Amino acid sequence: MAEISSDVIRGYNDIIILFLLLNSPSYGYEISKQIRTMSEDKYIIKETTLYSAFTRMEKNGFIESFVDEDLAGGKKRTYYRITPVGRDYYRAKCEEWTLTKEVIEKFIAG
Amino acid sequence: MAEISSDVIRGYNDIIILFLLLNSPSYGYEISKQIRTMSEDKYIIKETTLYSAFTRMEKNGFIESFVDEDLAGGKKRTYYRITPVGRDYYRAKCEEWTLTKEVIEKFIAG
DNA sequence: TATAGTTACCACGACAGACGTAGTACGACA
DNA sequence: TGTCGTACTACGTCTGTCGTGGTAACTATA
Repeated sequence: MAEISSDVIRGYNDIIILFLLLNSPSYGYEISKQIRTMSEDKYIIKETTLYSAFTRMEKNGFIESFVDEDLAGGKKRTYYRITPVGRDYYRAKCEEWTLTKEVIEKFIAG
Repeated sequence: MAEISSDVIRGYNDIIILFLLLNSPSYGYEISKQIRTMSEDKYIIKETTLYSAFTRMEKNGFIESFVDEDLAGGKKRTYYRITPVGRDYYRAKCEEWTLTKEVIEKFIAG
């Protein structure tokens, strides 16, 4: 079976992550599992890709982080929440996707 | 209007170019114009992107070049021809596109 | 008791495709 | 004379992805 290459997905990791934050905050490990489940194991995001996307998107103001320090065993977990700016960015990217898809499909045979 | 970003198209320039070589050899300037026309001005490939794609794909064995030295005014023009390996690569990338599109659309709202 | 697996991250550096800037050179046209 | 179109090329920068490796606590299995 064909596999999804990083060059192909590049630029979409941001909107995949933002989609999963639309309804409620979440954290890295959970998002990673959701991507895997929702894509039916077709796309498994690399941990480094995911966490560097968090850092970048927080810097860009698309998401905000907060830490849950009260987990069992004294563990911490960093949650991310989408901002209004992030929602705008997500919407714009969805429109861009529609346009891009139309363009690319002109060059796809069959 | 939304514009196509480089990150989004990244990884597809190769198949866009290969598509335009499927039926006959062509050269940089012509391919650049064809992309623009076929996409109805929605995607205008950068010259540096196009010519570096030629170099890379020739190195990978997807295309072969030959020079037409008999143009008016003593000018030269470098043509590119798709190889059987390039055709296989193109086909594989089209399949990958179908899969990728399905995955991404699970994360697109509306 | 040992050890492998799951959860939940982070740091560092490398890589490759896309792009910005700039330059070459010829012909046509105003 | 100067701009536009044709047809490239060189050089360096940027950025998202990924490989490698590390930390640390709990949980199931042998």
